[in-house]
Order: sequence, then structure tokens, then C-alpha cells
Amino acid sequence: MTAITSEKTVERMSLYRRLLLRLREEGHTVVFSHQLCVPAGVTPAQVRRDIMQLGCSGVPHAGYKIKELLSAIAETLDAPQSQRAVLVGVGHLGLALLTHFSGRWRWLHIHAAFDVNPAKHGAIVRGCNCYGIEELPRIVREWRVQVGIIAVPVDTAQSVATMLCEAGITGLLNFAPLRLQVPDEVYVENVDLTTSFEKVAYFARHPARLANDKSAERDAALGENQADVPG
Amino acid sequence: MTAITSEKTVERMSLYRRLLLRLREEGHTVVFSHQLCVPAGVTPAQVRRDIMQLGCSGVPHAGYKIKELLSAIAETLDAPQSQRAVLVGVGHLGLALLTHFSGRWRWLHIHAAFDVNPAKHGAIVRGCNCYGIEELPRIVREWRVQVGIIAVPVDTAQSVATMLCEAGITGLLNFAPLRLQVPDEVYVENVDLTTSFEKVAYFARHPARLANDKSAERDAALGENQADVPG
DNA sequence: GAGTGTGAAGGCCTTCACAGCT
DNA sequence: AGCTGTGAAGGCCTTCACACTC
Repeated sequence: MTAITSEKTVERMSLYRRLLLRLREEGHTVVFSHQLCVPAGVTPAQVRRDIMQLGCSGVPHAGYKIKELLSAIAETLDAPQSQRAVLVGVGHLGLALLTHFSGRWRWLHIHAAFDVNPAKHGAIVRGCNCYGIEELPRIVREWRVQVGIIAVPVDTAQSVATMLCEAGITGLLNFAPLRLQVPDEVYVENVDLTTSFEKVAYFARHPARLANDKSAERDAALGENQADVPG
Repeated sequence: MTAITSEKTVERMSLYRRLLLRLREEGHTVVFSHQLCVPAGVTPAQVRRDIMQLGCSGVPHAGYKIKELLSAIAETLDAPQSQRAVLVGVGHLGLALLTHFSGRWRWLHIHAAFDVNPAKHGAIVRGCNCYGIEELPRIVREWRVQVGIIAVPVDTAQSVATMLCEAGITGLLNFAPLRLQVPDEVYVENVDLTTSFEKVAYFARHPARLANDKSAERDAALGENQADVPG
């Protein structure tokens, strides 16, 4: 409902939701900001601000109603009708994505897959129809697909991205190790494993370089609320 | 050499390097900040700051020497000797990672894989020995493994992380959709596909919500240098 | 003129701190 | 006492703007 302007906020919503779902399964009905801040690694104050942005409000000493938060998050994050995505590139990574994620979420359905390998055309891979790249524009347009998942080798990624954008896609999930050039209105989320590996390798060799972040997370995990305790 | 304090800087180094390698292959020997800023989606000024931090300096009108930048980045990002990593969880995702990345980098070698499934113990998967979880502590300690890759289901991820940390790991690459609780000195890089999917789905429905970011990227891509042009 | 090096300024996000509610 | 709601402050990162160099 309310317009979220920040990527970070959307990320946290996603994290909050997972904790909320778990708590609900365990039979809880209310939650406090100092619990929700743990999975996101922020302070209780940040959680309260985020919840405010959702339009929910809590009750001092009684916390927030889990049910209420969940529907507010769903209203914000999830599409009213199921959104469609297409996967381009049915290699090892593409297959793993299909296996792991296809059908897992009601809100984003992988509607079709594309691959240059003719052997795969017409096949049904993990319940998903596989086509040749040349059919991409037609299918994306006909089904009003909004999201494209790029799991092709780096040298073809840009041309695939361009093709997807021209077909009317507005969001890309890019697994290729480069930054795509796309029109302004298209959102790109990069999952750059090369960078991730290099980061973890670097910081594994330079421990405590980011100690501040960690300590905040740790303090929060203790379940106490030191930020709000009067000094 | 120089101490990098910022995660963002490390990420950009990784991106710069890829462009530099490509340029070198194409026969270039020098590069300008307004070229390097494109893949990272920042301004030329940011690039110059980053390069300063590397200890390199350029020549006005002549740019930076690619060779020099590459060795400075390598000296910063890459381990002096090859670093070892272990993979925990040889499911679809783990297999895709092994296939895609094992042996691809000299600087981070996936030394062993672990899985609960006894059928996999003793197997050699994509050139990588597979063991039972119970052997993890011994192998990590014996080989001084610094990096752990967690590709197990969400419900066992925390216990695996704890085990890895106790064995002396200092960096984790976590593919499970939760935030791990680890000691302060351990660095965690989360690759959270659930959040990524939710983000791209959200912003695909809310185009131009982040127009500012995009326009900066676009302007940079034009190859001009508007930030530095005197008004 | 064209590009680098860098102090200063700006922007975004997060946390602090405290008033208010129960 | 305990927790929420929020203005104000702080911090980190990025960009601006311009002196300087070839």
C-alpha cells in the first residue's frame, strides 16, 4: 500500500516475514521489535520505523500482532495476482533454480524457460516448458511477463537482457557476472557469485575488519534492548 | 596492502578487475576513471578514490596503467597462497556451485564437500571429495580451511554454521534463507535468493521507484564525464 | 582541453533518546 | 516498568567542485 522507496526496507520486510511465519507456526500471536530486529541485524528502532511504513501500529508493552504484520507485508511485497517470470539459460544454475524455487512461491511463477540448446526445446524441465530463444519476445509479450531471470554465460547475458527489456520486462534477476545496461525503468537485482566469493575470501583473511556491524547483530541477538534502555 | 574497511569498496574492486581484464585482452594498456565507473555504477570521482586507496596513481590526460591496477587489485583481493574453502550440502545448489566454480579460481579452492546423505560419502563429485558431516571438524582444522559455503536446507544451516565456526572458519558464504548467528570475528556473506526474488518482483511492479540510481548508471554509461565538467 | 587528486558538501540510512501509552 | 512512535543526531558513503598537471 504505502510506497516503499528503499531497497533496504524491502529486504528487511522479506526477512521479517520469515521470522513472523515461524513464530506463527510456533503458536505466537504477538511479537516485539526487539525480536524482529534479530534476523535483519538492525536495532529495534529500525524495526519500528519499518512497521510504521507498513501502516501498522503496535501497543506498548503488548507488541505487534503477528497476523496484522503478515497481511501488511503481504499486501506490500506480494503481487495481487501471481506474477510471471521467465528463466533464460537452463544450464546447471538454471536447473538448480528451477528445482529449488519453481512452484515454491505462489507470488512469482516461473512460466517458461529458454535455452539456446535445441535439444532442450519442447522439453518440460521440472514442470516448466522449455523454448528456443527466438520465441522469447512472443511469450513474454503474450503472457505479460514482468520478471526475467538471466542464468546464461557472461558473453550472452547483455544481449539476452536487451531482448527481455525490449519485450517489456520490468525486472531482471541477473546471475551473470557483469552489470547489465538496461533502460532506466527496468530494475536489476544482481546475484554476483564471483563478487560474493571474492568478498568472503577477503574478509575471511581480514577478520574483525567489520567488527562494528557484527557487535550490533550480536547485542540484538541477546534479546535485550540496550538501545532503548535509558542511559 | 592498504587496509580496506568497506564492503562496498571490495565489491567494486571485483567489478573493476573484470573490466580491466577484458580491456587488457582487447589490447588496451591504459584506462580512465570514466570507463571504470560504468560496470560499478558509480561516478568517476568514486573510482579515483578507490584507486587512491589501492595506492596507485594515474596521470592526468593519460589515465591509469591497466597492468598496475590489476596487480594492485590482486595484491589486495587475492590471498598470497591459494585459500581453501569447503562446501556443505551437495544438493542441486551445491552441485551447481561445484560445477560452475570449482577450479575456476586459483585464489579460492573448494577443497572438500560434505553431505548428510551416506550415498555420497567417499564419492568424488566434480573432482571434489565428498565426506560425511562428522569429518568436517577434522578436515577443516587439518587443512586450515578459512571459508565455508553453506548450501544445506534452512533447518540445518545454523547447526552447520556453528560447527564450521567452532572448527575455526573465519568466513561463511550462506545460501540458506536465514541470518546466521556467528561469533563476531566471523564474516558472513549472505546470498539470499528468497529476498532477491521478492525484491525483483516488488520493483518490477513499481518501476522508476529508484530512478535516481538508474539515471546515474545511464549517464555514466554514455561515457561522458558530466560530474567533472565545470559548470 | 582533458583527466587526476581531494577537501567539502550532500544524501541516505540507521541509531539515539525521550515523550507517551498501558 | 516496559515498549511503542518519532524528532534529532550521527555515520557512512557518494558526489560535487575545483585546484592541479600533462
